[in-house]
Amino acid sequence: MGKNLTKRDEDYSKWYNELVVKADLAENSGVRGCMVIKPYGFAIWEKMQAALDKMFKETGHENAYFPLFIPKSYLSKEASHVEGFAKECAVVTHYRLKNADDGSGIVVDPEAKLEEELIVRPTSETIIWDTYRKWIQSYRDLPLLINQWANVVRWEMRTRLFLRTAEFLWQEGHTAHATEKEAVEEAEQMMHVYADFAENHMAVPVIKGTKTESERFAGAVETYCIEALMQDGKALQAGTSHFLGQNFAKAFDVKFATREGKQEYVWATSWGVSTRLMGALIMTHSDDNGLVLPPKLAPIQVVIVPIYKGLEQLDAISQRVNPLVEELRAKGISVKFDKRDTHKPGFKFNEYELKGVPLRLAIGQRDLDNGTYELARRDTLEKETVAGEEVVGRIEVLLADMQKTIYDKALAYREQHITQVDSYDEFKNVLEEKGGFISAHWDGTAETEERIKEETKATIRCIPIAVEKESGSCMVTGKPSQERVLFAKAY
RNA sequence: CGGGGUGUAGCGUAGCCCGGUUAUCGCGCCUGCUUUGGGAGCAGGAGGUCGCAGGUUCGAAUCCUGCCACCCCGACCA
Repeated sequence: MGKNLTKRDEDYSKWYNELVVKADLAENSGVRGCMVIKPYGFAIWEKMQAALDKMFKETGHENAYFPLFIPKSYLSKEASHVEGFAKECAVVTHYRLKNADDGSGIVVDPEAKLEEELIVRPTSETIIWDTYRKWIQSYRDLPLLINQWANVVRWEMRTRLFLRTAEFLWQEGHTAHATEKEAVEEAEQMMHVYADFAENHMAVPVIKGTKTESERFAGAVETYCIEALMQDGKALQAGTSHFLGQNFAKAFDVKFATREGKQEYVWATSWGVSTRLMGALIMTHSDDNGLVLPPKLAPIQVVIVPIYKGLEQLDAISQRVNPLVEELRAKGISVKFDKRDTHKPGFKFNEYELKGVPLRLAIGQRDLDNGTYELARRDTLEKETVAGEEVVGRIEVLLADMQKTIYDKALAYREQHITQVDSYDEFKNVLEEKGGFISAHWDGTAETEERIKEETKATIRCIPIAVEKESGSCMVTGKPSQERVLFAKAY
């Protein structure tokens, strides 16, 4: 039957789509731009959610839930915010259906037109800040540190499984602070939390930075972001954290009484990551045999495949395997013992590779005789024979090692794909031939940024935080520049 | 919304230009036997509004008109 997946160098886009579908993560729903996340895919999302939620709580945040519908008038209160989102909103105009007079079926009842249309939230700043006005009176009410897990809708022209769907799941944090300094620190902190999650749980190396003005979130004063590099050399924005200044406080009239008794507007942040992270996870680690999952996020960490003829042999294998399953579970390792007799072992091997299960333990008559197991790791596809008494320890070692190995591999790839250039010709050449991030000088103007985007399709992914400032001259205009910025083609 | 492409069984497809038996093939599915250490073999079987609606014709998957959906490239974007 051959390979499961097309070779990525032929068409990365097709490769990605097939991988998502065949690894049983998600599929197109048939509803415009929306996707069905299947149980296996959702199990990964749940693990991501749990780890993120824990990190949010450790940094003092609480969860709450706000409405799906936002009155149209709310959205227009912050000028740049409405400008950014107006073009991609789903709008509820009616609240009732009826049978058509001519019997042709169900139609929208024109009598049931809403006085004011409701917007299906593309993000929740407006409705949340309208609520915060009622919750905040005094400096004693601050800071207000709230997160919401929700779905949002953005009517994008073109959609793609996990990377850009019309409806997507995410979390959005919305905080209010008494001082500018505290709000900036919050926004920066959340960027670090996201980077920590990406690198230590997803094993996806990211670059922390700030966005240029034109790439900034609609309504933000500063946007912090984490940028990841995919295997085809394109960048993916994996998470953003915004310092919103007093823009929303002013738009929604959220003031508080200071210690001194003065009325002041509060300072705000918002930050979010979405199911797009699943896309980052898939495109960072996967190979042509399928998904490769970091052990920390794998719904199944170890799969045990028995190789047997007849029920008698299966019983003998089960007797050996059952205590092992218990022992591994007691250590918090998720194990699946796949006893199905409807599929052959070879089929199962391929199936679990496609699904990215980190470790596979095979046991047959040979192992029963020798007291061994065959242990195979997904990232390198290496197999080894392990003695029964050593297998638990070996599994623990390999799980930890795989988490590190796939991170190191992704990091090495990224480091090889950050190219420093000093001329525009070189820039275009590297972009075409090699891809990846390009570190270059830029004069700081939106005009030059726009020109580069039009001519090359590359955008400034971020102004990185962790690098030394270095003065130079813009590769396009030759004007002075204080620091290098990172360009790339992006998803 | 512009440019291009595709809609035939759960999935992938042949047939369409040049209308004519019962719509092709593979995967998958069901039954039986044999198999089981890397996607099993053989035999038999089930499964179809040919995207939708009109039109032309003795006759339409095939020709014409309209519509819809999806994919790719732009514009837009987490």
